Formats: sequence, C-alpha cells, structure tokens
Amino acid sequence: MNGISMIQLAKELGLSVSTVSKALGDSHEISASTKKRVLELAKKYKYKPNPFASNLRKKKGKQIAVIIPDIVNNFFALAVDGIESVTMSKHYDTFIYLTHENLEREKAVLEHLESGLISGLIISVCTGREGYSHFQEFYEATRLPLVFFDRVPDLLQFPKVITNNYESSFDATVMLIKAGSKRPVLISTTEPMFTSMERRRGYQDALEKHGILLADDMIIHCTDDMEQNYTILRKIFSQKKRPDGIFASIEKYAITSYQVCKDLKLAIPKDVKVIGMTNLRTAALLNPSLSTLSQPAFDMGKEAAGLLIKMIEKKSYAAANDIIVLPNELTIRDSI
Amino acid sequence: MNGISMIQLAKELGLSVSTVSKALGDSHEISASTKKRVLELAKKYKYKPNPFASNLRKKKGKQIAVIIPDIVNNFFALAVDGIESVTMSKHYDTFIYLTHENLEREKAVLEHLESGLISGLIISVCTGREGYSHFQEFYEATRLPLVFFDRVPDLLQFPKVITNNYESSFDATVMLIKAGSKRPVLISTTEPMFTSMERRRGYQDALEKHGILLADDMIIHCTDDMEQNYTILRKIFSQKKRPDGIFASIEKYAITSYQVCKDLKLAIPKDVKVIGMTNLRTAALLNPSLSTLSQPAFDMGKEAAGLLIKMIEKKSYAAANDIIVLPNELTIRDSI
DNA sequence: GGCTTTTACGAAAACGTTATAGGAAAAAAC
DNA sequence: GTTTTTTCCTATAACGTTTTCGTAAAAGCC
Repeated sequence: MNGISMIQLAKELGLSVSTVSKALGDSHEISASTKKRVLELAKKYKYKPNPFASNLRKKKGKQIAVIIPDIVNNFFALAVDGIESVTMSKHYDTFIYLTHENLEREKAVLEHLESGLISGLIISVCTGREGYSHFQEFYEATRLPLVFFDRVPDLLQFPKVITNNYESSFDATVMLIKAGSKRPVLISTTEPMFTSMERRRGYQDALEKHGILLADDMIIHCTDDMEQNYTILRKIFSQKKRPDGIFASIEKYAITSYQVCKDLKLAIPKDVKVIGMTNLRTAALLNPSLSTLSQPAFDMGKEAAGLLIKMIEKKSYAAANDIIVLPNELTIRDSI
Repeated sequence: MNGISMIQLAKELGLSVSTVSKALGDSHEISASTKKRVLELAKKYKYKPNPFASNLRKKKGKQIAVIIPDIVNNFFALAVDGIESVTMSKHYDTFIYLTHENLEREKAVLEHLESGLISGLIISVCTGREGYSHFQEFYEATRLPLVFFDRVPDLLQFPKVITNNYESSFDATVMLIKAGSKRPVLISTTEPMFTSMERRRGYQDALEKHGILLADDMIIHCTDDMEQNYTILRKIFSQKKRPDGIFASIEKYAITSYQVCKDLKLAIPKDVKVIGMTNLRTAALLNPSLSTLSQPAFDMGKEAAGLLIKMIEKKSYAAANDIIVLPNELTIRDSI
C-alpha cells in the first residue's frame, strides 16, 4: 500500500530480487559496486523491508512482548522504561500487555501470543493461586525464550531477574524494630507468590531474631482493590491493640496505610512507624516523608531485556535458567 | 516452528486450504457441516493463524503503536492503561515507544514504523521547536490513521483528544489569586507547544482579569531535566522578591517545587501557594496535600484508542479531524 | 426435462521477503 | 591451454495466509 518493494527496486536496477535482497543483507556474494548501487536506490526511495514478509520467511521477527500486572505503578513503569531502553537500542519492537492481576487475562494473552507474533517474552506474573502451568505450556508450544522479573514463578526453570527480597525485608523489619516498634505488621498480598514469600521470610526471621512473637494477625493480607484494602486496614488500626509499625510490601499498601493513619489521626512515626516497598518518586515529599525499600526497577527491566535478547539471538543460550539478583535500596526518612 | 498450520489442517480434513481458510473466516460459501468439522479440528490442535502470513496477505494487521515521551509519569501511565483497555478488548496488540523528549528519537520511531508494521498510531508529541512535519510525512508515506492526545500539534489536521486546558488553567490561577497570591508564577516548558500555550493563555487571562500585571519573570521555563529545574527554581525562590504562588503546569514541576520549598524552608501554603497539574496518586498524601488540576488521563487514552480503531476499521472515517475535549478536574487541598 | 440459479468447494495466484541450488564468467592454478 | 576455483549473479521454491475465479453438483423454476 505504502512504500516501494524490493521487486520494484530490482526492476529499476536491472537486477534480480535475490541479488537485491542479498545486497541489502550485505552478503559476501555481492560485489561492492552492486551493493552500492542497491543501497543508493534503496535510500533514494526510502525502501523499508516489509516486516511481515520478512518475519514470515525467516520464521521470526524483532518483536517482543512485556506482560505485567499494572503500568500505573512506579515500579512497573520504571521497569518498562528499562526494557524499552534496551529494545530500542537493539532495534526491537515492544508489545505491552496488562493483566490487572487477572489470571484469566494473563492466560488469554499467553495463548494469543502462541500465534508466533513475537520472538520473546518478558513477564512479571499476576497474583494467582492456580500455579503457573500456563507458562510451561506456552513454552512447550512455542519454544520461545521467556524471562521473568520481580514476580517470578519459583518452581519453573526459566531465567529470572529478582532482588534480594529476603535480606532487604529482614533489614527493613529490623529498622522498624530498632526504631521502637514492638509490634510491626507485614502487609502482604492474599496470593502466595515467591516474591512475597521471600519478603515474609525476611520479616519473620527479623522478628524471631529480635524475640518478637509472630501472632496470626500480624500478617495482613490485602488485595488489588484499594478501597477494600482501606477497609481492611482501617479496621485493624481502629482496634485497641493496634499495630505500631508497618512494613508495606507493595507500593499500593504504603499509600493506603498513610491514608488510613491520616484519617484515624494516628501520627507517623510517633504512633505508627512505616516502611514501604515502593519506587514512588514522591516518597520524600509525603507527610511525613516515607522511608522506603525501593527496587532497582529500571535496572531490572534492563537486565531482563538484555537477557531475553541474548537468548533470542544466540541459540546456544539454551541452558538459560540464570537468576540475576539485584539489591534493593533501603532509604530511611521521617516515617520511622 | 511451533503450532500447526492451515495446510496441515486441510490435509487431515481432506479439504483444500482455501476451504479451510474460508471456514475459519466463517464465510457464507462454506456449509455449516464443513465449518463445524474445521472448527473442531482447529480447536483440537489449538490452531492459531500465523499473523505474519495473514498480515502480509491482507496488507494490514491488528497492531497499533503508542508513542509517548515518558512512561514514568502518572499521566502517561494512566493514558497507556486506558489505551490498553480498549486495544485489549478489541483484540489489537499495542507497541510502545518512549521518546524521552528526544525529537530525533521520535523521528526515528516514526520512520521505523513506515515499514508498515502497524495499522494505526497514537501519539503524544515530545517538546521540540522544529515543528511537526515528520508526522505529516509519516502520514503521506503510509496513509495510516493517527490520533494525537494531550500534547498535540495544533497546526496539523489530525484527530485529537485534549482537555480544556485554557479554561481549567484560568480557573486554577483564579483559585491561587483568591487564596491570596499576589504574584503567582507559571512554571512551563521551554518549548512552545499547543498544550502549554493554552495553559499559559488561561493563566494570563486570569491575571489580567484580576488586575495583576504579568511581569516577564512570572513565567518560568523549565526543562525535562529535574536537576536543572531544581537549580532554576531554587534560584528564583531564593530571591528577595520571590513569587508567592505556583501554578506548575507539569507533574514534574510540582514535585520539584515542593522540593525547593522544603529545602528553602518556605511554608506551603503560608509563604507559597501551589497548584500542580498532575495525576499523582499521592497528591493527597504530600506535605501538605497538593491541590491539583488533574487530567482524565485514563479516559483520554480510551477515547484516543477508540477513535483510532474506528478509523482503522471503517475506511469511511476519512474526514477524521475530530477534536475530543475532556474536562480537567480541579481538586483543592491544603497547598493553597 | 431442460433451463437457470445457487451452493459448496478447489486451483492457483498473490503478498514481499529469504534461502537454496545452480551456473556463467572471470580468475587462479598447473 | 586446460582444469579448477572463485566471484557474482539468477531462478526458483519456500513461508502461511487470503482472495479471485472457476466449476461441478444440487436446487429452483416453468
């Protein structure tokens, strides 16, 4: 419909289509002079190879997909930024799909991508109790390289980019305790996930090490629904025997915690000390400034994309169940 | 490489490829019984049409692209969320490209997309003084539908989704004045852009209407570089005759304004009253809570994507230089 | 029963590439 | 001068669809 095709180029040059194709591919079979002629005419007409024809013939393309639960979240936005910085420089195109923590949607996207539209996949899974067999199935069906980041399925043998969740959660909890919290709670997701498990382990071990008994109600499970979370937290913090410390293991939960404390007129950090796992740019500007455990989101995206492209381009990279671990950063501010 | 092809389906069914193709396309040329047989076998083998072959033959596909300056920005993240919600439901795939306010990058992406990879394009332009001829050229070359949102090139005849920037900026400025600001400044971009012009007009007219003389230094130009902005603002607010009100026309500027006021120990709203044009979810939690003029980002994305897909699917939709105007929302909090 | 129309399918071309195989001319080897 | 090798190009067959056209058989019509 739009631009000129290789066939037309060949015709005008008095060459065969295969010669033009090879010339554009800088093949050694083509003489320097011919290459020059071809390149010049191609440039003159702004020739662009048709990606569909090319992908069809080569049975692969330079398109990858990113599947994440949410984009309105600084962590994922930064990760996408990191991914895009790599795909851009390597001349890959990046599809984006949002699951909104909906497992069915995640499965649907995966099934859709079985068509072969892409050559690789970067995923941060949505919370779901049903296991991760759909990823395995996707891989069996397509044999496409996939890389997980942050929210990874621990049982599957795929390359992953994660952070030192256990250690940094341990440290964050210790900070809460040292700041004077006698009864710090963990706000976690309802769904079992490797990431949250690790954070939980860090939290628990820190409590244990400091002789604090872990009561059942000290691990608070929240959902993806902010209003529901508000209700849950408000109820807990309205109790007489309310917690005096919060380790919010997800960005959203930190925000809601602040909201609840504000509405219940609980002073931070006097009444409640808070550390939030978040990449909010405004953390320092909150009232009071929020102490954060932030993930190297941009770098995680970069690493994941770099790994994926390496896998796509080098077939040798078969035994790729690498796990890249990057460190989280603990920033203490006024909320503690 | 992966799944089964139509050819194999046809072979197993004892039908021709064309019959299978038509059956899967629910053509009237095919009997109900045959359709049923085809569908059943296709389902059994989880047949997925090869999108490259299909796109090549049909000369179009169900892929669109989104080009935005930034994703680590609540406004654009929400817009992408809105776009994705539509493309997802209409079974389109969405490419994402980030320009980071780099005009060369924007041009490069556009040129890359001239290959025909996509069937439509949604853009929010990056700040740049060189005009917008590359969009026109892209359109001439591809005849592909494009929709602009928020940051639109006012001179080009393309469909656009914008907000009532003039009116809402007027209102926001009036609020600052009524709150007692004698000398409210506008923090704007260095680059001339339709959006910022409109906001500026609203600001100016509000001043004029309230008898405040607009001095040269009351419109502060900031860039994309947050550190540089910090320096600029700090200098201005360190002066003896410093401003007593801020209308930050971009999310970033609001954050930096807070940072500067905090560092200079200027009390908000006592010393400086602030309204920020932003979609920050944490606006209410800032210290003090930030009064905002927020854009209906999600809905803008939805509208833009809806419009684009309508244009892609109905060829009749030629004279599409619609302009959809959505209202901004002014939320007064403690910063004023 | 002879005619036209409809139904239901198949053959083949096309979409624009890339890869394989082959071959003429030029260069190198002896 | 003949043989071998290298250089440089072409023809052709894919890749997996969709679409156009053609045509038997079935159905409708009088």
